[in-house]
Amino acid sequence: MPKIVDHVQYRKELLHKSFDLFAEKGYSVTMRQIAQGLGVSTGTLYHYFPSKESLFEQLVVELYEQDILQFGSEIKQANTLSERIEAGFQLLEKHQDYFFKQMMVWIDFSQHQDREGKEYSDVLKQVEEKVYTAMADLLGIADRDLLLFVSSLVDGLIIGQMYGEAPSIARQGKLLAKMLTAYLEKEQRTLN
Amino acid sequence: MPKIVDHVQYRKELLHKSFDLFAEKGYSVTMRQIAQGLGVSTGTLYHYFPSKESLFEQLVVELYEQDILQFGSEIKQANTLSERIEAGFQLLEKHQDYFFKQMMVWIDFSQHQDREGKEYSDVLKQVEEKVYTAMADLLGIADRDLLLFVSSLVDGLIIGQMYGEAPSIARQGKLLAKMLTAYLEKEQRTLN
Amino acid sequence: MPKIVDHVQYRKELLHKSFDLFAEKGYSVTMRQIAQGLGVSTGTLYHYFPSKESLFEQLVVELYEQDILQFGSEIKQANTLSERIEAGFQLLEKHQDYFFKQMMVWIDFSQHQDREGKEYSDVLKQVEEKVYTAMADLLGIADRDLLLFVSSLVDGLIIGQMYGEAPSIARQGKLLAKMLTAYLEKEQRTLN
Amino acid sequence: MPKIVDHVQYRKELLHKSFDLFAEKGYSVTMRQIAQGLGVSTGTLYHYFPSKESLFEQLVVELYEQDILQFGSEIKQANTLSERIEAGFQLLEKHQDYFFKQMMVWIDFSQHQDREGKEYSDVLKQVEEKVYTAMADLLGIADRDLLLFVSSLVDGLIIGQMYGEAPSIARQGKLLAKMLTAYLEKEQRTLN
DNA sequence: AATGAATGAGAATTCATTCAT
DNA sequence: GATGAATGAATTCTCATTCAT
Repeated sequence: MPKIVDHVQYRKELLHKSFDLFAEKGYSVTMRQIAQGLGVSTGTLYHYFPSKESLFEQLVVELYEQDILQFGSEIKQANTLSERIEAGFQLLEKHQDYFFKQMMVWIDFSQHQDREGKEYSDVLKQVEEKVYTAMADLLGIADRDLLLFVSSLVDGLIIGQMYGEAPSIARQGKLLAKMLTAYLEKEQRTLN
Repeated sequence: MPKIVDHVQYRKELLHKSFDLFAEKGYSVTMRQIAQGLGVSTGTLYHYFPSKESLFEQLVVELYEQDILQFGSEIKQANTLSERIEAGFQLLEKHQDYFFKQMMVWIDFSQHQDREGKEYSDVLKQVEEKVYTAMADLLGIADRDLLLFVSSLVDGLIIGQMYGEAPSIARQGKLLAKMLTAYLEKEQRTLN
Repeated sequence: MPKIVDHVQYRKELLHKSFDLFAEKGYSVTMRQIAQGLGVSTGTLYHYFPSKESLFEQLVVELYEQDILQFGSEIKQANTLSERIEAGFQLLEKHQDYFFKQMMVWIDFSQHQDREGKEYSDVLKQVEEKVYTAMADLLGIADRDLLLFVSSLVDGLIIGQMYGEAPSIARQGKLLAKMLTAYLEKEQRTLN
Repeated sequence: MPKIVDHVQYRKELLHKSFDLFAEKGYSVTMRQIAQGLGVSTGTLYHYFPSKESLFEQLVVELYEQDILQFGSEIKQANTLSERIEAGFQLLEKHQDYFFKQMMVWIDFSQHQDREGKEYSDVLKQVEEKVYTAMADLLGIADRDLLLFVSSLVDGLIIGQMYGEAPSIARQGKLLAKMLTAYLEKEQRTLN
């Protein structure tokens, strides 16, 4: 009788465990280091993932799907746009380390794909689309430009941690909320 | 007398030529590839740069110093804050490929340093400070939060190119200009 | 189950096989040459030894431990000090090539460590202490100065092979035996 | 008019200056390091010495010729064999660092030659012969074996510095003097 | 005479992947 | 299913020597 193992389940477990390793070392962690970190042999790693690339890709997908869920449950409690934005940015600040790592992993992956001459991964495109849709939905912003504005600001703030001092993300959220309010009010007046 | 070569000048030349290589392959270009790309031997490369790290660092410095000058000459012609922001974002859009590459190079370097356990490079800190000061100066924005807001948005938009479709940076500039105007007007009213 | 290999055993085997290579070329044999000489790949070599330095160090330890055993079994048969010294020097002469190589390996290693700014290796210190203790024990000499005298002479004779003509080590042993005898007799008389 | 330079003289000067560099790093100092240390260019170095090997060889010759002179002037003042030996060993101890370096340089060179498959250098043989003759002359020892005995002991004591603690060379000299005296007296008695 | 830029072969070491067990 | 030994090409960096100036 073979060991009873839920292949799919075990794969996910390995994936989650490997996040920190990738976050810490980027795409350049060696398969040996990952194997060691997971407490399995390299052989086993290759048994579950056909290649390092595949492992990395699956990891990215996992991460973002999980995030969308987290943000959803956190933001939905707020009612006005301002409140939602502030709530979102607070969450962002709370886990800024994590989001930073995650973004770096994403960038690492994109760059790596790019360098291999590979097309921008379909899998990534889907993840990205989901994130975008979720944002629109959660913040209740339909305007594409506005959405891009907010998400760019978020990306920029996350990236900002790279430069020495960590910026106050929550304060930036409040600033954004005020600006948006002022902007939308003015637009409203103009239309009338 | 030795072969006549302006060491400093030639070094800069090599630096500029190597940008595309780093942009394309990231920090993982090999010294051999760089040497080949520059049409010199690896030995020569090491004659001018003590290590790959040093070469990379010097490259980053060069790039940003050059950029600050470019932005300076472009923006100073505009008068109002709105015009300046729009001018800046137009320049950003015009060379978005270049800025994207540049940011990726910066990120690559930071991550690499980080993984080596090295402190965030002093040289980089200086460059960063210069960029920040230049921004404050050119846009005439003194408020630290507002400055961070703008620069984060810019970073986010640049990074945004990573996701498939290139966003319209210029349009985002206009949006920012409007939002800022609305925000500042409202703040003004509030104070009175 | 993995390939069945006794890691420890195989490591020792590789070690012994590599002696001639180090003896012949000194610390400057390349890892490639060693790998080739051992009939394994460089990768495998690094699988067993984390670095060239480590390989070298382990080799030195192996060598001297082996030697102490050899000398022990050879000398213990003799009874008087004179006989023991002569027996020891005969063994020395018999394998003078080997001992020369070995000393060169030791010197090479020490110098190499020194140049790297490393402390005189603890491992080496231990080996050295063992050798010294073994000598004192085998020859039955307790006086530290006398022991140093004999061991220095031995070192000098071994080194002497470097200069063209190989000296007659056995004859020097006899000379030492005579001198020691004369010296000890005289000391004895003086004390009375 | 060319610079007036005594080629031979300048060569010697360079040679002496380069000793410390070789002593510190062994044969593996790079020609660049030497050039830098001497305050000349690599080109100039090659102008005076056809190769690294030649430079090294000439250095060894210089060193030993100088030493012979030093020992000569120091020892000649003593009259009896015992006194001469003690004087010699005192000098040895006084400059033990220097003699250690010097021996290491010699060994390095010999090994290097050996590995290149080159014959034991004629130049070295001559130096060696000179040293030997000088020793015989200074100590007034004609017996070849006895001479070898003393010189081996010296070599061994010098090498001994490699092992951690520096031995008391002077004390060993006294011991040697006593042993020699006892031995020679006994021989004398035997002959009568 | 003197310079130092240029070379390129070769060094130690790493790493994704395979495969016999 | 699981293991980890084995691979070898590729990486960064070094260095004696040459040669145009």
